[in-house]
Amino acid sequence: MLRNMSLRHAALGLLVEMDGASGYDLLKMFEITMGNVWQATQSQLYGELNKLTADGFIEVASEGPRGRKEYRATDAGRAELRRWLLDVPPKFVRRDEVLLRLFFLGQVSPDEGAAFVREQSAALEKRLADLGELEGAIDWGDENLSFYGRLAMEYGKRFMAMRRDWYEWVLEELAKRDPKDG
Amino acid sequence: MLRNMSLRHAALGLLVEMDGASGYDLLKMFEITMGNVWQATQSQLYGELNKLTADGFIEVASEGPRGRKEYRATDAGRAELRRWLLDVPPKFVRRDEVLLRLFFLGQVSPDEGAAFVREQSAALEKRLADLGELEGAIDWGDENLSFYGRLAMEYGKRFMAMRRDWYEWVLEELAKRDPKDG
DNA sequence: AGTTGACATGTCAGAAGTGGAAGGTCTACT
DNA sequence: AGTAGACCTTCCACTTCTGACATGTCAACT
Repeated sequence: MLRNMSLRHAALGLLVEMDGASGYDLLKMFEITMGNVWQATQSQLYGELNKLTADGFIEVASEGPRGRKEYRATDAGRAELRRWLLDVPPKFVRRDEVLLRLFFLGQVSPDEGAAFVREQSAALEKRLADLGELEGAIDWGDENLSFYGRLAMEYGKRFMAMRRDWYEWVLEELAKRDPKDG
Repeated sequence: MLRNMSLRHAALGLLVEMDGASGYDLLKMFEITMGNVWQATQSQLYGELNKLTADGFIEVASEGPRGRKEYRATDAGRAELRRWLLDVPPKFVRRDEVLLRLFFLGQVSPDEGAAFVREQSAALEKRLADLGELEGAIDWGDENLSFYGRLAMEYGKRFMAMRRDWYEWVLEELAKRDPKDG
């Protein structure tokens, strides 16, 4: 049975990079470094950490105050990460809710439809601007997570710009199809 | 409780557009028209059709051979689709397995990492070419699904091209960081 | 008459993901 | 001494999704 279990590898990978962290640390790391790549809820993460421990991929290195458990990747865990990186083909899950809506946009009036598209475009423009600010505020070091984090951020920027441009193009197509003054 | 349940609306939307179809028909429609927007497994779809029926959003219009049930959207269903399109804010689920891997690419050797990126880039190039062929082969009419399907396909093309370009950029960044001959 | 293959639906176990409640500890400030 | 707030983990109920397996009909071909 070939399963994917990406959260598992996301957690494992972060642990390897961080060289020791608690669930709490990881949760924040998820938010900070991989916010637009992968999300994890608290219940999912803690559960996965227990499973990873049971499978011998990570271990509790030490216990701190407040019940804190500092996890560390084992050799088996590092090997598993490598295996996943190189030998498991990535799975594309294409699920885009906005695009899904677009498919059925013919069900509302042209004006309502165009308004929807304009809204999405504007939302992207805004997020793009926010991202630009954020980028300027970050001190990009040369550690792995920073380096790859910067690549991911560039991806995010290009992705948003591409969608914004596509939305604008869609508006033109909509206008062509339903000319206000024919 | 605000749930999203996009599969439900994808099915409902397709039914509205198609004006009557069986689960089997829908399954194929999903593949053909929304392959790179939303995927549905057979078990999920049939289950959802039953739930939609129970909720009064669709109904069995007629039964054909081989137990075929031809579904049709009800007025309540059409209203629900409209509501979802206009009033339910789209949810962004950002989960990109390829990007996730990129994050941990520092764990393998520079050569292995570059090879991975090049592979992904080439795969996209290929898919882009396939899509181009497919596009030429389709007879794009003016019905809703065709019109919006064409928009979605353009999205797919731009998305792939954007990723391919980004991968190439990543390769340059990787080379800068680990110069072969320094 | 037999077989292949498209048509058509249903069910089930288990994995993955969501959202929230609950319970507790330590630090710093008032 | 009190309390707010950050820190930290566990558990639970529920929904969604996946991947099989099971079951059968009908049309076309050999």
